Amino acid sequence: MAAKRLFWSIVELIEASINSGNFPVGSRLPPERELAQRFNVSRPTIREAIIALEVRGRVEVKTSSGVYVLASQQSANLLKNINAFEVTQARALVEGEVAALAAASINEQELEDLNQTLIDMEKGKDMEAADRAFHKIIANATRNEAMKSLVESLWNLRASSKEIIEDYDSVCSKDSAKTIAEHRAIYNALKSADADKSRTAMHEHFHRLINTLFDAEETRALEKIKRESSEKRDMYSIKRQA
Amino acid sequence: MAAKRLFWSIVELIEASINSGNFPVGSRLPPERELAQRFNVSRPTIREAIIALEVRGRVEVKTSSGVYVLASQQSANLLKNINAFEVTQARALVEGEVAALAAASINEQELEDLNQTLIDMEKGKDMEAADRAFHKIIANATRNEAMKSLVESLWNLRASSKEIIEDYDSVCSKDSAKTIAEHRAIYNALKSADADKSRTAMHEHFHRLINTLFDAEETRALEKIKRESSEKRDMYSIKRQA
DNA sequence: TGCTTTGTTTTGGTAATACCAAATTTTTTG
DNA sequence: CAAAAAATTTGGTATTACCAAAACAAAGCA
Repeated sequence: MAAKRLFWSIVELIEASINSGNFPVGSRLPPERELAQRFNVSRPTIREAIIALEVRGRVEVKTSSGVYVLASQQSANLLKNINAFEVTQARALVEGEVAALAAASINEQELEDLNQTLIDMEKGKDMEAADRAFHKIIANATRNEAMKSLVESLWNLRASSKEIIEDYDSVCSKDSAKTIAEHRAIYNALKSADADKSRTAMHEHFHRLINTLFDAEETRALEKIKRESSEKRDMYSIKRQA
Repeated sequence: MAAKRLFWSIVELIEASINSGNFPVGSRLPPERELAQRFNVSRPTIREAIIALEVRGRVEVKTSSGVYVLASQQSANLLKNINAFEVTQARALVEGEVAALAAASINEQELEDLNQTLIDMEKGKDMEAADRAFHKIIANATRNEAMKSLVESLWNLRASSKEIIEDYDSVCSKDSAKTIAEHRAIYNALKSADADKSRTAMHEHFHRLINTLFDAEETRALEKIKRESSEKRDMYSIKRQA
C-alpha cells in the first residue's frame, strides 16, 4: 500500500539538487517540460512535485515566468546561529525552574517512572530515549502545558542543528555514568519535594554539560590547529609525498 | 501577475469544509472525480489541492483507498488547553531568568530603548506594542538566541487562544499605571546590573498579573452566578414578564 | 452455514496532449 | 536608437486514457 508516489521521489531529487547547490537560492528551476524529460516523468508529476516544494516553502512559483528557489528555513535557523551553548544554557535555566515547580506536584507514579529511566540508563539501553523520557516526565509533573511546550521546543531546537546534535552526542556517550548520577540526584531532590534542591540539582546537571561542551570544543580547536599546522608542514616539506 | 492559482482556492474550500466539520476528522473525502465535478474544476486541479493539503498535514492520502482527514495541529493546541495562568506562570519563570541573564550583558543603547518604551506607555501609545518591545529588548540583551526564541514562542502562545487574549487585554487596559511602574522597576534593576534584583522585579510584575487574572476570573464567575441565579429567579418568579 | 476464492468496481497514480494567458524575448518599424 | 508589435517561452488548466492497488461483492467450496 505504502508505495511512495512518484512525485515524492521527484521532490527529493529536486530538493537534493537545491541543497547541493545545483539549483542555487534565487535561481530559476528549469521549465516543467524540461524537468519532465530529465526525470523521465510526465509534466503533471513534475507539477505535483513543484507544488509540494512550494507548500513546503522551498520554491516560489511565478506564473509564466518560472519556479524560483527560495532561501530555505534552515538557513533562517543557521542565521540565528543558535549553538549548543545557548541551547544548553536555556535548558539549564528553564528546566531548573521546571524542576522547582515539579517538586511541589510530582506524584508517586511519576517518581516511579523516573526511576525506571534511571534503570534503563544503567542497563545501557537507548540513552537518548531514556534521557528524553526523564526530562519529559518532569515537565509533565509541572501541570503547566506552557512549560511542557517550552521544554519540548528546546528539545527540538537541540535537534535542529547538526552541529548541536554532534556536540551533545559526543558529550552524552562519553560520560554516561556522570549523567546517571546527576539524574539520580535530581530524582532524589524531587522525591523529597524540595524545590530549591531540585532546581540546584538540575542546574548542576546542565552546568557539567556546558563544561563538557567547552572541553569538546577546545579539543576540536586544538585538533584543527594540529591538522592545519601538519598540512602546512606537508606543504613546505622538502620530502616528496609517496 | 499574482492571480491566485485555481488549486489554492480549492485548498481553501476543502480546508473550510474540514474546519466547519463538513468533512470530519477521520472521514474520507469524496473521490477526486466527484470533487472535480462539485467544484467545477478538472481532476488534476483537485489532485494539486489534495497534495497541498497533504504537505500541510491536513489530510492523508491512501493509494486506491481515499483521502482521509487528519486531526489538525490546531486541535492539538486546543487539546493542550493552555490557559492564561499557565502561560503567565511560564512567562514569569522564563522571563525572570531572562532578566537575570540580561542584567549582566545589557548595554547603554538597550537601556535607552527600554526607557523609550516606558515613555511611550506613559504617553498612552499602543500599550501592547510597547509592552512587547519592552520584553523583546530584554530578551535580546541575553545574547542567547535560544532564550529569545523561547520568549517569542511564549508570546505567540499568548496570542494563540482567544481566551488568553481577552484575559490579558482586560488586565492590561485596567491598570496601565501599575504596569508602567513595574516596568520601570525592572528597568532600574537592569540598569544597576543586578541579576537577582532584575529577576525579582520581573517576578513581581508577573505575580501581579497572575493575581489580576485571578481577580478577573473571580469576577467573571461571580457574574455568571448572578446571571444564572437571576435567570432562575425569573424562571420561578410568579410575576409575568413584560 | 461459514469460509475462501475470484472477479468486478472503485479509487488514486501516472501519462499524454491540447489550449490558454501572462511574461519574456525577439523582431520589426517608425 | 527607441518604441511597438510579433513570436516564443512558461506556467495554468482541462480532457482523456489507462494502470494498479484496494475494497467490495458474488460465487464456489468445505
